[in-house]
Amino acid sequence: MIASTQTNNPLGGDAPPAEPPDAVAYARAKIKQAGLRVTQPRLAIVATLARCTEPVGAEELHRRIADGACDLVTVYRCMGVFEELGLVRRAYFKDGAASYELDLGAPPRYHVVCRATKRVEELDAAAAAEIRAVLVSVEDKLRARGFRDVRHVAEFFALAPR
Amino acid sequence: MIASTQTNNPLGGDAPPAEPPDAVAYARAKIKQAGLRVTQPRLAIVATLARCTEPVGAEELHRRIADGACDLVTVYRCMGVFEELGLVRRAYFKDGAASYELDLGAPPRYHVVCRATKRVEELDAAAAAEIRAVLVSVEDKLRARGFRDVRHVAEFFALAPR
DNA sequence: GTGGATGCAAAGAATTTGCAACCAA
DNA sequence: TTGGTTGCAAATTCTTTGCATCCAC
Repeated sequence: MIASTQTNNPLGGDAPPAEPPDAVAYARAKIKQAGLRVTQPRLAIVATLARCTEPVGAEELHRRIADGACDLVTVYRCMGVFEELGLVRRAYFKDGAASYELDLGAPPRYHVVCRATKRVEELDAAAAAEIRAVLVSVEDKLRARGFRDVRHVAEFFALAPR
Repeated sequence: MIASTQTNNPLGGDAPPAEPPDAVAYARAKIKQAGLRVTQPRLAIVATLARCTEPVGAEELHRRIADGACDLVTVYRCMGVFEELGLVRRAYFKDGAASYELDLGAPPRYHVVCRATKRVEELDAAAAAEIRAVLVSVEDKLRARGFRDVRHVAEFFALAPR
């Protein structure tokens, strides 16, 4: 499902290259299926989000969207809608500001956030797998107790080397 | 200092009455040891925090402190100082607002937050131990890579039963 | 006595809400 | 056509900052 043809790794500036059409198609389906409308701003947001390699804040996401294709308020509103659709995940590391990332069905990822530089680094697959295994088992226990729609977040904070 | 002979259970359903004098003593030591001043507001804040069974937001913490013993701004400032001292931990579940809890050296706890009611429930010891084991091992790997002062957070979100 | 700490007011940042115009179905 | 969406402005909420006063050491 997730882009499998990406070869670049921009970050920092937005040096954006090819754009995974899969994400947009997936989103379009989810939105329609929910009886909501597929609009230009929504597509632009999803496409932009699909090009981000790490969670981004509303403000930054808005900045990255091609020339004012939509208002910041719309970004906030869409994030709310998309989150309910299970199309994006919201996290709260980096100060108290929310960060969003597309949820294309793949298992959640985990990150280390540098408290000094605010830089975010994704954990390697091995560590992620270990973490996921345990957290998912706990989620299952909660579901067994009647909790529904269970999700989790796990993040690490530290002072990065150098 | 603050009442030490409590027997009632005011406030939104917290069970515990008596107040652990240890927390205040521990805090007093940490503050002094850092060359900072042990003030009345700081003691009141720590004592209040010690009576909370779950993380509380700044606003609520302020509300719980015995009759305006200190200003809300002071609560914020103290949380900042205490966090640096490693005396409190800050978390960001419940919307984007920060929640704080005392850090008396005991291992961190984990919670399930109901997205509907915002109610927070602590996970049982067994689950917590499992989670802790894995996350600590990942922390160790990060330390081995040069990361310093590594910490983690892990929380679950769901719709509580009933 | 003196510098760190506090209170009060005001500033800031992040996110939400009101409402008329707009466009996807 | 028509109700979901959007934009712009204004309002909220949470948190931080400025500054004169105050108190812990």
